[in-house]
Amino acid sequence: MPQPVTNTSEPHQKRDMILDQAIATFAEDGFRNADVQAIADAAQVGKGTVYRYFGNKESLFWATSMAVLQRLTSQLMAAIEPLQSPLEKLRAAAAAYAGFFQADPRYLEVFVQERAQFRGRVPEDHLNYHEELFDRFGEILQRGIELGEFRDLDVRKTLISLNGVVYGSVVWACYAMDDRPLTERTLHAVDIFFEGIRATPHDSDP
Amino acid sequence: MPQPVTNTSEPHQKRDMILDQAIATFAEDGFRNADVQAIADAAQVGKGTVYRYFGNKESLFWATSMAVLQRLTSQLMAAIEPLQSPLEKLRAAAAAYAGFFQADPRYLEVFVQERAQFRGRVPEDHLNYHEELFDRFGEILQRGIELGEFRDLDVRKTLISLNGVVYGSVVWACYAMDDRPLTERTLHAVDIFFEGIRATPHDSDP
Amino acid sequence: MPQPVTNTSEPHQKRDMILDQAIATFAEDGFRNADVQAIADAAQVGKGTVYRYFGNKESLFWATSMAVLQRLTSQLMAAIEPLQSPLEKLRAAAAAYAGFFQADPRYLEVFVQERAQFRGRVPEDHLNYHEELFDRFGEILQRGIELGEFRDLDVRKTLISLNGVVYGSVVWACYAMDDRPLTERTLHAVDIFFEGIRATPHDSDP
Amino acid sequence: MPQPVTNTSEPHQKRDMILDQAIATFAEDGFRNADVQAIADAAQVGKGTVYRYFGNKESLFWATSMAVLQRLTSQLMAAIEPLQSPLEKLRAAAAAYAGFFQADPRYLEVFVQERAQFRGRVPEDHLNYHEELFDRFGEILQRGIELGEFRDLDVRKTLISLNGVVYGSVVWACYAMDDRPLTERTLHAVDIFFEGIRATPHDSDP
DNA sequence: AATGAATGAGCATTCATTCAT
DNA sequence: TATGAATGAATGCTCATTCAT
Repeated sequence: MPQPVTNTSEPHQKRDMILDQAIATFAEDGFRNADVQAIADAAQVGKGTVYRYFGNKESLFWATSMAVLQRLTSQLMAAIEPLQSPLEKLRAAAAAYAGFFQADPRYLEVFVQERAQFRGRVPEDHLNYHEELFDRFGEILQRGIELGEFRDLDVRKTLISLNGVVYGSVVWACYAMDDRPLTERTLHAVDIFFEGIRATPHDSDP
Repeated sequence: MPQPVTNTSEPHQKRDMILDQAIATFAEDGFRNADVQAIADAAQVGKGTVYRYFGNKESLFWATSMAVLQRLTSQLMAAIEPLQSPLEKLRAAAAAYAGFFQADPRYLEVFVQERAQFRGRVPEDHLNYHEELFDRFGEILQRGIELGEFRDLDVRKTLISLNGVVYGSVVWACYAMDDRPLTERTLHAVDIFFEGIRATPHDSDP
Repeated sequence: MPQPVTNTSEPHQKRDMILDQAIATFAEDGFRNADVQAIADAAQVGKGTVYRYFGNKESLFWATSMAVLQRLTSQLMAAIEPLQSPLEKLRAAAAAYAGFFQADPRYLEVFVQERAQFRGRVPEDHLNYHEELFDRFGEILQRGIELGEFRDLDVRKTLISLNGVVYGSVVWACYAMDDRPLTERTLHAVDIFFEGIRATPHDSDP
Repeated sequence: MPQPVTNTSEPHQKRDMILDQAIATFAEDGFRNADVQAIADAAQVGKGTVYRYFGNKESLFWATSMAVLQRLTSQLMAAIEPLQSPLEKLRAAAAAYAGFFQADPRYLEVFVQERAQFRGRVPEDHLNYHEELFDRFGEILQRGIELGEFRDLDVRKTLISLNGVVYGSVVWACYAMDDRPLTERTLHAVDIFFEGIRATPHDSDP
């Protein structure tokens, strides 16, 4: 299920093996409980190799987190690319976001671990990556406003709220006493949210 | 039902001291990093006493988590009690939820730790407590529908979505590159959500 | 052979056990090679107990070193106490010094390890202890001068030199291609040194 | 016999680079703490090259130790060569010995490490080298006796004692609470020692 | 009941050595 | 010949839990 991030050929073979197993292990056991030896074993390399590549456990975790973020991003981009309507794009992104974590819940746990262990203390490059992603969706939302799909609202604030909806839906899912698939549940929330920011009321009957 | 943890009667004096310090320590260090000795020291009791009261670290954590949940609940109830309108009640609850964590972010970290360490594997009584709380708000939402404040929607699904909005807003706050207070940020999201489920469009001008 | 430092009764039972074994282990393997687990095993306590008593490996070493220093000091004091002549006292001290390390060469290795691992970076209390000891012998030497046993020389400089003679003789002994016992070898050097500082030439024949 | 290590011919270029850096690293960190990788890096060669040249860490250390010994020897020889009087030669040797270590204390640390790590277990060739050196000074001392500069004493025993004086003075220097330069301190001790073995009392006034 | 000393399994990290290229 | 990637044994230190007092 997990696919190597970017390696097209050999050079990153080992690094990616380790990263894949790190995702699995961190997700399964949590950052603090995860045993680097277990990751090394699963990746079929020596423990020293893990340290050679990543320096220490925390750096390994951040690399893991970034790998997940990149995989997520590429799914999101693939999902929105073919669509025209900003609203459709955002909705598809939300679905892809949920679908990504539904397909491999291990990814979600990595995100949760990041939040739990490091709160907001994220490395510089992660912050930049997030910001960039945010901007990308900000432009889409902006275009949606210009096209009259959305009301004239504060883009950044709205995006933050939207992000909260999706994030909350996905992260909280483990508690949900509800048997709908994650994607469906997330879309339910997102659709209501979109209804709240549409320019024209959804069902205006004569 | 939700009873304040910090009661004044003697019998639970020590238990409460421990719980208070456990909240602080678990919040500060995370479940796994937290040292039971540190909790005992902070609570000014012997380590053995902590074990006598709570059995083991995990049980202590669940007791901690429940204490937070109870405090949160009592705040929520106090916030909605004086209001009449179901919509106002729900909105006030959201504000109280955010306000609770804004006032003491340590509480939030306990929730985050619970999610991170135990995923959905929550003890029976916690589940019941959640479910009960959920029902309570379900009734409010139901009444809102009956009173015509909300469209005729699926109560449970909507509540799950609403919960996601609030939870996501609060948990994700540590990343938010945004200087609004948590309460404001949360209300922004919640208001949009409510807009999406209102019976009458908010500002329908002729 | 190694005798507990000062414990007259029970209270320091474990601490002394650990210290005794630490001497043996540090002497045998060197500071860096010594395994704290091995010390714990030899002392028949858990590894955690070693850390409980001494905090970390380096502190354990300094405690070990101090224990040796104290045992040495008590031997020296016992050796000089009954004598009157300052020269005799100093000579007896040198003999006791050599005898101490000859009787248990493990003590010597602890000293050597201290020198090798930490060069001059000795904890405050060790320095004070050394200084105090130095002063004590300084007084003896001073008295020897006053009594006319020694020439009128610089006490501190002479003491430093004498110390070098004894220290060098003992530490270097492991290389000595010579089968005399350490005490004899040391006294040989010391006697020449004393000859060099005597007020009256040793064998003045008519 | 003592050949300078740092020769200019190419063939041993790398070997010498490694040796130079090994001295620095072993002196700085001690044998056990020294990282072969660090030596390789400092010498600008691959780690494998260090092993190719020296086999293992211990052998590298012995080569290092021998290099220091050779440098020391050549300094000693240069110092005594121009002098005639055996006493002067021995005194000059002591001064050169101290001067050697004063000029580069790293050399001293290598000696100390050797003593600490390996006690007397020195490789055959080192022993021979020492013995040879010892014999050389033994001849000088013998000549001194014949020339009437020294009393008629046991050459070997005296040399062992003298060696102890110099060694002790130099090795113990790091503790000396005394601001004299090492050379001066050493000569102070040595002069007293010589006074103790002179044939004629130093200052016999009429 | 309350305590805290004792324990040892657990784990991050280092580094000497090997060996394929 | 030179290299440095890979390895895994070794080891300092932590901390949940127990239990004698």
